[in-house]
Amino acid sequence: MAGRADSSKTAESSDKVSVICRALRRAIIEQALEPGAKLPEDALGERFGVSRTIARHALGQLAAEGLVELRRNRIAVVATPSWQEARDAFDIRIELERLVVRQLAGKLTKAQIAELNAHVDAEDRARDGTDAVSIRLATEFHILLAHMTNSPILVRYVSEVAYRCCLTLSLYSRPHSSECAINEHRAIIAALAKGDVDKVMALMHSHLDSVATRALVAPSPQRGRDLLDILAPYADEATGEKVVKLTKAARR
Amino acid sequence: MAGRADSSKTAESSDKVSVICRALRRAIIEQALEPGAKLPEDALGERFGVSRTIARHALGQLAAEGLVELRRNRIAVVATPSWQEARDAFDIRIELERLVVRQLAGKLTKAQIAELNAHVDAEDRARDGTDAVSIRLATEFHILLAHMTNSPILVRYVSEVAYRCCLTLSLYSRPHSSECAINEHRAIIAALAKGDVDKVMALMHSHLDSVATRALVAPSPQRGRDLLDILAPYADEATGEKVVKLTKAARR
DNA sequence: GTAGCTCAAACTGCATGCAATTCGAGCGCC
DNA sequence: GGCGCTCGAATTGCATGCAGTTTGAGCTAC
Repeated sequence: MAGRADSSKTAESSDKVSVICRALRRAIIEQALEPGAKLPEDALGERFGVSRTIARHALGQLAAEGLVELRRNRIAVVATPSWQEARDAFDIRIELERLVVRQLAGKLTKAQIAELNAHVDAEDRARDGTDAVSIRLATEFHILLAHMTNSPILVRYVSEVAYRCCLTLSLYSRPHSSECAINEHRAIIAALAKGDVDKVMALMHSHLDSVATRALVAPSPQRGRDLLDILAPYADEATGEKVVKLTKAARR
Repeated sequence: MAGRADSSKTAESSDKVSVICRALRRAIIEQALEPGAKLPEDALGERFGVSRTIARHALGQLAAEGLVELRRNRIAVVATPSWQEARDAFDIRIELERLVVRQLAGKLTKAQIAELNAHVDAEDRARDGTDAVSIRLATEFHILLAHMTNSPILVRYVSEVAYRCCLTLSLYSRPHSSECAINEHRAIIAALAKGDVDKVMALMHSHLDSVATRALVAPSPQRGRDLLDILAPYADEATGEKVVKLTKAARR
């Protein structure tokens, strides 16, 4: 483990761009910006005190991470992953995080274990707060683990895919229940400290899998990608007043 | 498998930027641009008939993929992964590609199997050509597999990490031997067609692992990240004429 | 001949400006 | 009242320009 460089930032070019990226990333995963929210370059630039050029660059980076959708000549929007993409993201995440804990099991210092425990404590305290903050903290626990591998590539991929999953959670799982997740985090820390590779990998697997299935109970066409898809089943009953109202409300 | 969108391009915003990205990506993995090669924005812009703004944006994307290193106020250079980063990339790649074949085993259409075989045939024909082309084709085989999962996220990650590994190969393994790889590819196709999940996962694992170990035989300080490191052992013998010549030659 | 210094050229960081495209409010038609 | 159309405002795509930083070639001193 010794001898590994600590080059924390993988890309994140210049300061101004990365500041905007971080801010937007956080806003997105805390649901301050919902999926589908518009992100005009002008507005971003003005808000962060930079030119459009920089805001544009930041949007490009976030698009590369899958948090933002960029279509030519159109306003950038916060990504709205489909149900299938969400499931794929979780599948990938499971494999990546199993790799993380495999590398980490039995190799954590006491200081690192303390840091992990402190983080989970913070998660615990945040249970009273908003769901958004709980979700963010839970996600950051996983990213913290990834950091401890000292593998910049792994950190990047785990972060990215975790953020994507975060986005999904905010889309598909309305009543988020993070209580159980906290206990699962504690169990993972314990198994890591004990150095039981197989057990910690299994724990991580089931943890993530249960988060995924809690969220993605069913293909859930509600809240799906496209309004038209949502309304398709109603189309048969034609001109129902409710349907019309819905389109108007949603269009705004 | 049905019902999955075919949205091939994940980010790759506007045309001009993505054209440059693709060109550079290919140049890098074919070693036309060696690790460490300078990539000035002006020159790129001029070469591709666009402004610096666009070239810059493209470099940003490639940096996000890990193919390019971007340091503030400095000329962008083709990334030079450390040995440890290379090993990490392969570890991640193994997990991701095991996931690919797990999803694919027994689910490929005849047309897809034919496509895969055709690709391997192309690899076979390319054995006479340059190493660079062989490496590229071998890499593209894996990306082709990823595409068949119809999972854009998986495609993106596999592509990225495969390109990174390509870069590594060009750094650390001078005499590339791709002959065996071709047979391994054929074996994987066969196992996929047969639908033997466990076998194909094991095959993919050993295939990638052997590629990695063939390349990364030892931490190999030669050809490493920094000239100074390479020369350190020679420093003791002081003022040897040879050493001086080396520095001059490399500096150009 | 070597080491250190200086300064101009090269390059990046960023903002601004213009053309092309999209968006959406308002208007006429059914 | 609802639907489609049209045109101005909003927005993106991209190039260019200016300021600050790095680079390295040439010069000087030893």
